[in-house]
Amino acid sequence: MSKELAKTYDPKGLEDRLYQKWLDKNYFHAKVNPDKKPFTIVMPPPNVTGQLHMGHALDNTMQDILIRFKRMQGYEALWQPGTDHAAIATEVKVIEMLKAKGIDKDDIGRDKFLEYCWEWKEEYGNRIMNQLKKLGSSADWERERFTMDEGCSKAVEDVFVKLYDKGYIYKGSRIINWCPVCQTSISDAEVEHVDQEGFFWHIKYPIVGEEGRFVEIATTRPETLIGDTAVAVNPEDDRYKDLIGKLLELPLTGRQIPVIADEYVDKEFGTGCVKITPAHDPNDFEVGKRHNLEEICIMNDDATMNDRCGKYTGMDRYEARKAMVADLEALGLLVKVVPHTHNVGTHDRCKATVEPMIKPQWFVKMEAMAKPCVKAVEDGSLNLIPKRMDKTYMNWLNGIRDWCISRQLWWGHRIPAYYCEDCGEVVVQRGGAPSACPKCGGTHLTQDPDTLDTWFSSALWPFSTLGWPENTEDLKYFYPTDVLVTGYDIIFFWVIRMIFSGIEQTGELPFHTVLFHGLVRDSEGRKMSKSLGNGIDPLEIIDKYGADALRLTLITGNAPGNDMRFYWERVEASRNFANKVWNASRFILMNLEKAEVSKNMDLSKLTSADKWILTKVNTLAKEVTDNMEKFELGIAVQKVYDFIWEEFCDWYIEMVKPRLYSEEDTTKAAALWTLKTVLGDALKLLHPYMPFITEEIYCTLNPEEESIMISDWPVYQKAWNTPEDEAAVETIKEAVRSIRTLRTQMNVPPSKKATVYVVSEDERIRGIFEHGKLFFASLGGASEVMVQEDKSGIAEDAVSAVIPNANIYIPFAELVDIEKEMERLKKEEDRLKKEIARSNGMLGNERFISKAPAAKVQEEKDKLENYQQMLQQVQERLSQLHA
RNA sequence: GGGAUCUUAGCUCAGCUGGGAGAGCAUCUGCCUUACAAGCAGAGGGUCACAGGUUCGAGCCCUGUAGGUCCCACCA
Repeated sequence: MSKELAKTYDPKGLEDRLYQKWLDKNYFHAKVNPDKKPFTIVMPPPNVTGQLHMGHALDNTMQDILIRFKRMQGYEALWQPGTDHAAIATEVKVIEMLKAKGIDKDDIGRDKFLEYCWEWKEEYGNRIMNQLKKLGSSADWERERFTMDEGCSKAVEDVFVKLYDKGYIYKGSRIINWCPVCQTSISDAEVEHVDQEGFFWHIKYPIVGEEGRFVEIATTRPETLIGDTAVAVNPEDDRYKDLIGKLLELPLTGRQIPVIADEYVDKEFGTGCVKITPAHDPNDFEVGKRHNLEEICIMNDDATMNDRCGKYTGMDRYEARKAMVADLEALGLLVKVVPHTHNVGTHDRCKATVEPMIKPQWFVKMEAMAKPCVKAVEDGSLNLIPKRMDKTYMNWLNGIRDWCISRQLWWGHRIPAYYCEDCGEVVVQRGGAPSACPKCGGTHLTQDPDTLDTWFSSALWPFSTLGWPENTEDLKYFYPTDVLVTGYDIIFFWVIRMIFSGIEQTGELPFHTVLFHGLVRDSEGRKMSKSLGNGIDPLEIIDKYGADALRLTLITGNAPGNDMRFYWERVEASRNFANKVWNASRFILMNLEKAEVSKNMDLSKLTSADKWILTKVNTLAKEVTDNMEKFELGIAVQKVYDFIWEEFCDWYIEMVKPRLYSEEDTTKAAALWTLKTVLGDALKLLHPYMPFITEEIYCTLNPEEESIMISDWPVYQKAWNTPEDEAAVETIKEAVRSIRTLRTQMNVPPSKKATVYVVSEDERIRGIFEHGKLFFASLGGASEVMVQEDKSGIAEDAVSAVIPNANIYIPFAELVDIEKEMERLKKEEDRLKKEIARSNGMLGNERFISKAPAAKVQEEKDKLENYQQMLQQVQERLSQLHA
């Protein structure tokens, strides 16, 4: 800030300059320090393909707030950043990019393709990190990692081999979710179930040897008929009991399939007869296993019909459906078609309808590893915020199925399994292919072509980034980490997988708290998405309003785990607050320039108002700290906001103006000292939320200090004021409010000055009103304020105002509307009566008193007494006016 | 089908273990008062979805109803 201070706060330029300063000073870097306690957060690694969006902005703002807070509290705060290779997401992008160049993935081969991927990563991997810096993120960039860098890859291989040796990883031919567009298997978590309008086709299967008798089945997928290997009925279904064991003729194929009995069939649903296609339906697969049915795969990887489908071969699955239904109809086997809405699994990334297929894939056995995850939440060692996430978490774990981890992709960690071409032996080991087969000695070994699910490596993120599997100093010091901040939408993908991986690999929970946030939606509550074009670019907001305004907007008015809607108006409100802070500081700095503030303040010179605001900011420090420790970031900053705007600016600064403007005021130095002290503390409390503006002001306010980032977090110490000080300030506040009310009622035009007499024997009150002219001028209207020492001579031609304790008088002649005043007093009386009745009821209750803290009861009692007194006075006033 | 969650001012939402109905924006009134018009002072506006229950006292706890959102789930 220069001497000529800008009238409005302009974050442009300032933010980049300060960020560079922090980098230069190396404030973000954390290292092993035995004198300090560590506090660690690992950043959820954004995809290398990524572009900063609102979700990142929210997620990283929350983390930065916690890290800056802990750093100021004296912790060695590490925020570990990095990026994720995002297997499928990146591969799809690279394929697209190549396609635009006329290059096909399969033509160039694996190695060349991976070269392109790495190029892509080099080009775009840093983009999002640089965007995070614009937000003010104080991550330790020196430690930036990548899920496919050497160390992380080593960790992945290590975990894979360990789990394989333990029998937790196995390869098996099972039914998996196949994406025909991406041409890879996907895990259950990647399948999104979507309601789709479809039909129920009722089809007749002739019974062998019983001319004219049929079994009627109902299916939503007639094209899978060719893969049918049975028809199932419920064993208790009397309608079909006689059919069990009989053979049916499978239409269009000439094959014969049996009727079997299985509990899985619901008698009430459909016709009660279910076609069983083990190769293309997960349930049917299970039924098939129970009855030893053949599994007939009828589709190619791109979901066209394969060569087992006769005339339908080569058709797309939907084309085949049409053709087969037509053929069945021609054969007279189609009974009816009923509209039916059903749930279809789609790939969450490309939205293609998933095709269940039987394929050899790698799986992680989940049952044993899920158990300690459940226990961690049950015994409280793992804390999910908000609490309701517990249920979601438990439900998933209790019904968990094995995790399909192999992907038919090239970009990712290749599975460290090697097959001997001579004897078929499988070798799983670290450090590349074995030179010879341990079983037959053959030297022709090939590596499994598949790569791992991208979440396999991110599951290790909290410890792989710290050097695991080596037992590094960093790992010993910073692990386990403290808090994980992430969106609730990846609890299954990532959070749970980190938890069981952490427990399994390191024997410890990777973090003790998970702080979930919601989605940032548009102003109509829709998800922000590229296809809708309703996304708002955080960088655009930063450019227009500053990073501080964006951060404040994202953090306020929102409870943990709840979605929020984005409104430009809210950013404006945040920007306005930044401006308010700026101007209050500008005012204080202007006054400080005129007079020197001594470091050794004579505390006896502090007035009631000074002590009052000092106590307030002190209490604020405690409240903010408490809320931040409970991760109530929004509540904490709301308190700072209210304090700065309402208490500090609207009351305290207005109150001290007369003292500052007076040349001979003996308490001027105290006022300046208090302004500086309170502003300093308030800035510190605000700093985690609004790092840039607070740094700029703080350093101007305290030129001898290097940065607010490394200043000490304010701690609650003591109350500065006495109850009398507090009472004096409250009295004045009430008195001023009364004067405002009266002025409004009197409808005094701005040009006309009203005279207000303040009569008080209380020095504290007189002190504050001494230069009351200025005081009131700033509060609207230009009132003259006279301070009198005794009330004789005033009372006769003045009317006592609403707060009798304060002895505020306004000449009777200026009270133009007595009717209005009467009405108001009556209302006031009613309110007080109600209040007293309520308080009486409450205080008369033994149970309330017995369980309530004594201080609270006393407070209520005092309040009641006060009200009763006031009521009495109001009544007196009323009778006076009547007379 | 199971579960979670929401319903509070015109709009978007806070309201932590039951004890004075709140904020921002919007609206209206009056103010360019020497930090700030991105501001100041004030005003209006709510049966806290509905119906019961527990309690001296319910936005908050319990039961039910209606509507919305989301997650999970194999109903062919």
